[in-house]
Amino acid sequence: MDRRQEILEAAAKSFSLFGYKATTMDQVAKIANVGKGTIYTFFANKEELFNAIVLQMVEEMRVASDAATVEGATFEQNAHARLMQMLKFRETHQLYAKLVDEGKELRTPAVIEVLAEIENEIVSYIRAKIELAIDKGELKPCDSELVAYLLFKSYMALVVDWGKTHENEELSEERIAGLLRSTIFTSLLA
Amino acid sequence: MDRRQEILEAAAKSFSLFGYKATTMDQVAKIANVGKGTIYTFFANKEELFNAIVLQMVEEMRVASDAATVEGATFEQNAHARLMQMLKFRETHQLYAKLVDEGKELRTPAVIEVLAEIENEIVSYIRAKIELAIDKGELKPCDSELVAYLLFKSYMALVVDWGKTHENEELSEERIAGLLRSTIFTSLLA
DNA sequence: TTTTTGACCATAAATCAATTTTGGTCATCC
DNA sequence: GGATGACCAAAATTGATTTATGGTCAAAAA
Repeated sequence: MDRRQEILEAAAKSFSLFGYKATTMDQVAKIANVGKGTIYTFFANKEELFNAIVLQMVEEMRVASDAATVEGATFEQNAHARLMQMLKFRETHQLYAKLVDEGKELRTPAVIEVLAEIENEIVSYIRAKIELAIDKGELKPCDSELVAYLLFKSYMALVVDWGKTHENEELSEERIAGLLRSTIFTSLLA
Repeated sequence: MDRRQEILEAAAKSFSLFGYKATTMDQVAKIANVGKGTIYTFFANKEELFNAIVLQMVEEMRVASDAATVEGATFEQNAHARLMQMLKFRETHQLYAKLVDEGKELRTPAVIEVLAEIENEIVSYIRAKIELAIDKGELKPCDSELVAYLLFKSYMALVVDWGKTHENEELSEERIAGLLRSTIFTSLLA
């Protein structure tokens, strides 16, 4: 059996179940059926092990997001589907949800750091899609970095933040799509 | 001398200097040259006193924002000027800045609550301006509640959040204005 | 030799009792 | 009869003590 793989699986399970802070290296070793020292032959420290797990998750999320795209659909349709998919992943995926919670409640620095990296990753991903669409002539040239950032922040605001200030009155997906169609998306078209 | 006014001024000073939690009623009484009991003849408790101070500040901010508008300028120009003014107020005004910091660092519930109310107030203010512009035929009809929310969140993202993930690389006001002109603002025009 | 291991250590975190502070009250005083 | 500050219960702080944890390394296993 691949010891490194065993450790990764054990760590993924523990981080997903208990979060970063409440996961101890002893615990990971026990779950992986491995001596604690063994972990340190593969990963320099707890944080590196954590980063490896999160990297896996980001890859999963990229796959899930790509799977939400429809060949031949407009940029708007696919961008919407992908962003909604990633935000759903954010609150559905056990590890991601746990980390968001831990970042907010405990403010574990390693978690806050990693969450920021994930968001950077998402924005870069969106940006790449925008540049692709520009190259295909579907969108007109724009400040892709800022537009990607604005799109991500807009979706976060409408899907995640809105509910926090407007007691349990979540915005319907159609209302969100309608708003963004009539503001940002339309003006991006070539 | 108006005792109520003395108390308000003392409280404003103390909240601005030390924040909500670190301001004690004894301290306010001392600054106001008043017995502690006197405060409670005007304000039911510390939180109500706090709310009164914050209400004053919101009014100040509204005045400052209105002062940033230019008669005869376009909706976009005035909206931009007003939003930038409010965000500047947010980090310039001693009390507001203190509260933002205390909300983030100490998570004092009363402070978090009040910050949410302030943001609601700002969004309502923006919304009213949008509806005015629609009535004047300058903007086409839209979901003013959501558009106001989106505008506020976009400015917060670009002015406040961006700097946090992009080390001290603050966005230039021109780049922000350019982005929003070419996305949201243009599509709102009648 | 090379890899794995868990007892071991320094440090960080959790506990908890004692102490101090603070929001709010109310009998007294001016 | 409005203002006051000594007073109180409850909450927060402190600090000494205990416990838990990340990381190491000499020794065992492979």
